[in-house]
Amino acid sequence: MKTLKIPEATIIRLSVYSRHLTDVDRKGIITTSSGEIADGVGVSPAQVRKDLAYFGEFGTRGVGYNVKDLRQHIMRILGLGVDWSVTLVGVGNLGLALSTYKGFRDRGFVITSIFDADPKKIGTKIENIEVLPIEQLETVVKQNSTQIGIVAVPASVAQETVDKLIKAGVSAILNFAPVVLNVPPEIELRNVDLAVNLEVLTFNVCGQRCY
Amino acid sequence: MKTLKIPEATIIRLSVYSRHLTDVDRKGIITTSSGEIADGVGVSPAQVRKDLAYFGEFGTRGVGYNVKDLRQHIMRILGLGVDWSVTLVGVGNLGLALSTYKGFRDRGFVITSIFDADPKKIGTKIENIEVLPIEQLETVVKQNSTQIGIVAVPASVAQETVDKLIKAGVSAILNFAPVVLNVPPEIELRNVDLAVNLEVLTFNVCGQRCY
DNA sequence: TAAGGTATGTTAATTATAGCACTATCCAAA
DNA sequence: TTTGGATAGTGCTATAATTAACATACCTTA
Repeated sequence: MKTLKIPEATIIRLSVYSRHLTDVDRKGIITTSSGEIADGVGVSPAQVRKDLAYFGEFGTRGVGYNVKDLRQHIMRILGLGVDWSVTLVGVGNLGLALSTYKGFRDRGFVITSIFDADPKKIGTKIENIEVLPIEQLETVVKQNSTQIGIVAVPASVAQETVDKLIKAGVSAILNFAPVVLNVPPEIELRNVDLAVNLEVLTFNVCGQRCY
Repeated sequence: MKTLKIPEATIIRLSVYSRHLTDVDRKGIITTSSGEIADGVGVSPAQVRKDLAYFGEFGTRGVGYNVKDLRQHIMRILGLGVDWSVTLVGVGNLGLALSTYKGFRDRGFVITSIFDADPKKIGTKIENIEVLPIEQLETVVKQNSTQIGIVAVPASVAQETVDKLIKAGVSAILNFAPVVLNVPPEIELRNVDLAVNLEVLTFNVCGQRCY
């Protein structure tokens, strides 16, 4: 298996497949097929097979896939074999929502530290984690060997926040601030922009007739 | 102007361009170029021009683009000329975060109603909007002619929630529940899955070497 | 008024992605 | 043991999207 380039769309779908397989597994189903997966997540069976083919052969021809096995394989592919230490910066409403979001923990993302700049928030506890002042970010993140940072601060301080995170040694950042951030190429960065999502909707609702 | 198909990636970028232009405009800058925009948002100049070319000619050759004009045009393209009425279903932590998110209001998305199933939450006020019982969703959404629904409910009730929204007449849905939803083709649906975003990060951090 | 510089709009080429059709393989039943 | 049915894996085709190159048009200045 060489490292040919994998489309990001494939990775996103793999993540959805694995979630689907978790559900299927809970129902006690042992075996499934590319067709069933496709139905379950709304893509074509060929797409499912193609996505999996990037990484190896996980099924049995004429039979299908073992649900538990395939799920396990995909989790491995996505790097979800072990827990990930995550730090959260910014405890506004969004940060609060993220800190209590169960979906992270379920998938192996463990928030190990939380930071904020507001003195009023420092010292408060969220899910048993104390909110620390931003000044301690570098030390604590280094101590924990935290690899992922979530940025939920106002846009105006987002860049300096990611700079601090990078200095502290994180290798991946999930950014919720609506700004374009500059990071060195070795840092993985993803942006979740809530307004952008709504705007794609309005464009489509207009039936592309508004302009 | 014919309706040739526009890539979704283009729409997402347009949204980012418009945000960038808003910033540039605030600085009092009158004129810009595809190169400057490209630098500002991290894409290639050719990409900027190509994206705009789908919708017409907004610049002056040899000169560039008038910042205010171009911004206005893109806003129109995205359907942001007028306010949109948005309803929010689910007032957990995430729903709360979304309801107070300033970025929506700034871009013309006005939350006009909020619903929840939990009796304890009903009657409370969020940003001057009373949380109503889910039973009133259809009536109220119809009254307001609300076109966009935001789903921030648990995954287990997400499908029935979108069914109610569609029955009430919304034409676009932004879903935060980590499930695959079934909607008729005329309904615009976008999913924001927070865990999926983290998993794309971990895959890339693993350098695609984990498997 | 003409020429040079510059940045757009557009066409062409390259690359990436998805879809399809075919082949190989396995299981079950006769 | 053989045959039929079913489904994964794969190479090819078609489509889409990005990048690059070019031609057009505009402003400025001499």
